[in-house]
Amino acid sequence: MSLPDRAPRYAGARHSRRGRLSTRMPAPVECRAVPILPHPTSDFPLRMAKTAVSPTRAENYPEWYQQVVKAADLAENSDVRGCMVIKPWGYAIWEGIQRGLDTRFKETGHENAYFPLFIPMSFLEKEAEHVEGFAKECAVVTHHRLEPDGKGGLQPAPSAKLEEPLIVRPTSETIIGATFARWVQSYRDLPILINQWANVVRWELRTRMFLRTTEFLWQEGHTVHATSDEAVEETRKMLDVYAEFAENVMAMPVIKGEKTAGERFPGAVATYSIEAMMQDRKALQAGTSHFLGQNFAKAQEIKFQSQAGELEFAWTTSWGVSTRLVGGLIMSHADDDGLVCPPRLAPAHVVILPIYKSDEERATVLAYCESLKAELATQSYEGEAIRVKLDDRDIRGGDKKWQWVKRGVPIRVEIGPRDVAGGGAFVGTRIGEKPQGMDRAKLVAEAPAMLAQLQQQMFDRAKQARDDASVVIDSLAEFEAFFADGQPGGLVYAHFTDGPDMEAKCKELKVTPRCIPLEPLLGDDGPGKCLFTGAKSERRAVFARAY
RNA sequence: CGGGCUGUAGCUCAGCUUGGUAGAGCGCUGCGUUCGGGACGCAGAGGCCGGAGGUUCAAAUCCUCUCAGCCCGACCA
Repeated sequence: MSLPDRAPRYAGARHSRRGRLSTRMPAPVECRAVPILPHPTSDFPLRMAKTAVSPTRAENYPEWYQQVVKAADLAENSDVRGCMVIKPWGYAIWEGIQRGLDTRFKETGHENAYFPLFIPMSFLEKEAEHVEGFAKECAVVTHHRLEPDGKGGLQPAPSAKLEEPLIVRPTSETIIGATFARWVQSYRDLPILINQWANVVRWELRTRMFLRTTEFLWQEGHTVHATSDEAVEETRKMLDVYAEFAENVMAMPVIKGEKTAGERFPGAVATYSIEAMMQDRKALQAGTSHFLGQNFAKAQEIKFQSQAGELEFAWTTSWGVSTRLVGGLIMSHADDDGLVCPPRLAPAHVVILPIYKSDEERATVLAYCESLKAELATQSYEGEAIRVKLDDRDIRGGDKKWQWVKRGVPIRVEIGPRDVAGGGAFVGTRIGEKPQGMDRAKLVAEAPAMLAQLQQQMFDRAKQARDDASVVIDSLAEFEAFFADGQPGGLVYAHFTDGPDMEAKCKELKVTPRCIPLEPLLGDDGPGKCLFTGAKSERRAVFARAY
């Protein structure tokens, strides 16, 4: 209708950032220096700049993480215990991850399919280790109908009890394996290269947004091969796909490696993972790829007749990444002002924020913004049109700007009457230098390069932080000192023997062997002596506290 | 499942020890002043104080039971 409602409106002050936080924040003395990535945009140490997220990383890292999830509008807790609602901005990031990976899966010959959410309980029982690993955390469906309980509520109808309970998939090896058993008869049917995008449920006791929730979204690849070599190759190939994606798209440096026996997927012969280091120097397993050998094939009778006419068990693999990657993204890049999106994954590359006072100004500024938006969208970045968002919502300018900072949009462009008059734009990047005025044509021309530079900066920054926190250690005393309470921690490369001695010591120090790197990363990769037993050791493993 | 703790307005909480039918800040709505900015003033909407029972003339406040959630541990993408 009339325009008044388009004019900026104003609400009360917003000083209070207290609340429960304040009581949970550690007292100053306890604020031992948690080493955090340098934050190029902060004015520290001249004055304590006001941060958009509180507490800061240094003050209380776990709480900071939660606040970033909230501030960036990524997700919120739901009415269901342990389950989260992924909000549009968070889901858009997940969609970006899906898109990037899905393309790569297709390029490596995989096809998507979909398997049931429910798995007959008996299926899980077939592979002994698998049962062991998952039985404790399964949601079980026992009835198929509700009825009034006579007290105004509902109850599962006793008459509708299932003969065999169904479990909600914690992972789908069993049901997919059973299906594959039907699909595979001849060596000519192989390989089978399938992926599914799905939700899974693991009834974890403690949950954290994105990092560990009861229900989560993921992708699980399942393949069947005629030979062990081929299956191993597939396992490693998909690990490479994950690593390439993590580093190039998410700007998250990762270490590719094999898991020790204790960390292996239940039922796998070998598990490989990509491990990333978060800003609090804890490791995050960001993706896994399993060589399942013939374990599942035998349990589920995935057999084929070979070229020679012999009946053989097939070799299978499985591999997956989950919405946990979003958590990794946050903890790799976010700062005390909220999320920082790597451009290749950012739901919006550029956000345009119009600034005006009167309706008259609004008209001219908006027209200018619209044309700038269109012009920017003609530019391409990474083979696609630059994603531009024009935020014309009727809320306070400062508020609006900070919302986008907190959401981590790589480039912000503020357009006011002065810019319109001078053919310019006021441009700020999420990390890097202070915002500055810029010629409009220059902005359009340089936008792709700016995005590319931000992407690179983010990777370099994360890698630098990881490398700075990585050490080679050759004595148990040093190892213990490194992980002693109050120490900052990090990634330790050390010789080891997989076994009870190592596991006991790690447990004591709350450390885990993250993986045995496939490639020497700190140069020193020769044989040595196990820290825990003194035995001869061929390889080093990476040890760290982990999520 | 052990050990701590919390349930009061949309959010974060105060009030409870010393019972007398409900408060703050933010958010929200309206008007105004501001504004290249996370501003301010005024006015307003919004709660049967987790649930059930008990004590009492009177319960958010005391007692009992119950439900739910959080944190710390053991387990995990």
